[in-house]
Amino acid sequence: MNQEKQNYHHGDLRNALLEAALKQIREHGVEKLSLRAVARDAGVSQTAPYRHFKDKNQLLVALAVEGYEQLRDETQQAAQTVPAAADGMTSIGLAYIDFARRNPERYKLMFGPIIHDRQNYPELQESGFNALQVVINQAEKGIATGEFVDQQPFLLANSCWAKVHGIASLMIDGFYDCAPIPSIEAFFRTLLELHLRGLFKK
Amino acid sequence: MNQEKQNYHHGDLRNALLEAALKQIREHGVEKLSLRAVARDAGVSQTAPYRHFKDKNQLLVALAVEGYEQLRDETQQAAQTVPAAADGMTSIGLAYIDFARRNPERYKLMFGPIIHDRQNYPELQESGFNALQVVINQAEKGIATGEFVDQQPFLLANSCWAKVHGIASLMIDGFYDCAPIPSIEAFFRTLLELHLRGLFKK
DNA sequence: TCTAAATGTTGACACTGATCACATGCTATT
DNA sequence: AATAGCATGTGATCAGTGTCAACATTTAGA
Repeated sequence: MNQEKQNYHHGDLRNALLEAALKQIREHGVEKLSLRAVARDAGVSQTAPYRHFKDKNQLLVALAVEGYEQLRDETQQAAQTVPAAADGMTSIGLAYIDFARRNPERYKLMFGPIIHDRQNYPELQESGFNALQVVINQAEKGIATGEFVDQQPFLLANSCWAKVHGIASLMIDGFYDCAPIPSIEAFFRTLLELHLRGLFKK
Repeated sequence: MNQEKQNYHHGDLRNALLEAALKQIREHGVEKLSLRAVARDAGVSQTAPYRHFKDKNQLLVALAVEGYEQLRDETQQAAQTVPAAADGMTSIGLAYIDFARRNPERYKLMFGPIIHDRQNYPELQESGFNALQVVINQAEKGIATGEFVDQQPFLLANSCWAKVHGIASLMIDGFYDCAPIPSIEAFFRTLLELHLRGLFKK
């Protein structure tokens, strides 16, 4: 299957298309992704992608699912490097934000309103929940060690998730670009610590 | 200017286009907004909008700016109804989330990756910061009354903002739709209180 | 009043997502 | 080994889109 010459059959077009699409959104932004451009980039006719994806939306879904899996892996690894549950949660948060920073376009795809009818794609919901599960586990750990308040893990996890997602979104949208922030990393870390400690005095 | 018959000149086409666009995104979602459909809806030729907006993106920007102003007004009003700073912050958060709930498509437009080159539109940044200013003011108030920790108001405000924005985004994206949540309002309120108190025990 | 600017129209171009019938090459059964 | 069937890729085509240039009409200011 590894001849130099182009065969009529590509061999692994599905993956080639996903890679090409990823390259395209990195270079030109996710909102201007064109299925035809993806096909061109993969060196294939404009209708070939339809043999592997029902429509453009389904290609985007596949790309988002990949992203959720990657996000889950990276946050999971971040959690494992730290013993204390609270520090692990911060570590997860920083890894999450770092993922968003390194993959802004894919992040937009995962959480933005680009994919239509999300509820029609169970694999999307599932991989999203798998990523959330890392945070839920960490919340459970923190509750078990007595570090966190005795609330439902799902609730604590959503609190953390919403916070880091909000930070990541605002960052990507450029809300922090022209703000008076000396070190963006320190800024993020402070925001996360603030989330653990709360806003109330004492 | 109020004849029944259609004049050659519309009279207030700019506003009519904005209204039509708002109606369109409410009905069909912001990502499928078509400038031509907007023009049709306003009863005008497909290129007429270009006399009032440089391109489609600029119409979206105008729509987003309107949204930021509305969001600022509603949160400001919510803050004024409550005496204590902390309660006011919760009130702001709930108003923010409520705005997102009532105007999901516009919210996507304001914070999602639909508008290109946000940094090229100073009025967008400005109206966004004006909306944030409400939260900064409330943070200052809370610091002054001694309710909140003695940190920079900008930092506290961003902490709150990120949290509610995260909640609103995840809600709109349907992340809470199939979660085991009895009352969504209570869920939001708990998340906001958790943000004030922090996750740490005691 | 006359002219210039503002506003709306027509027709066109290049591009997109999608579908159709058709061509090609792989693979499994005989 | 031959071939039938199927998965995969192609070309032509359609409707819809953003945008532009050239033209038409109305309004407003000298």
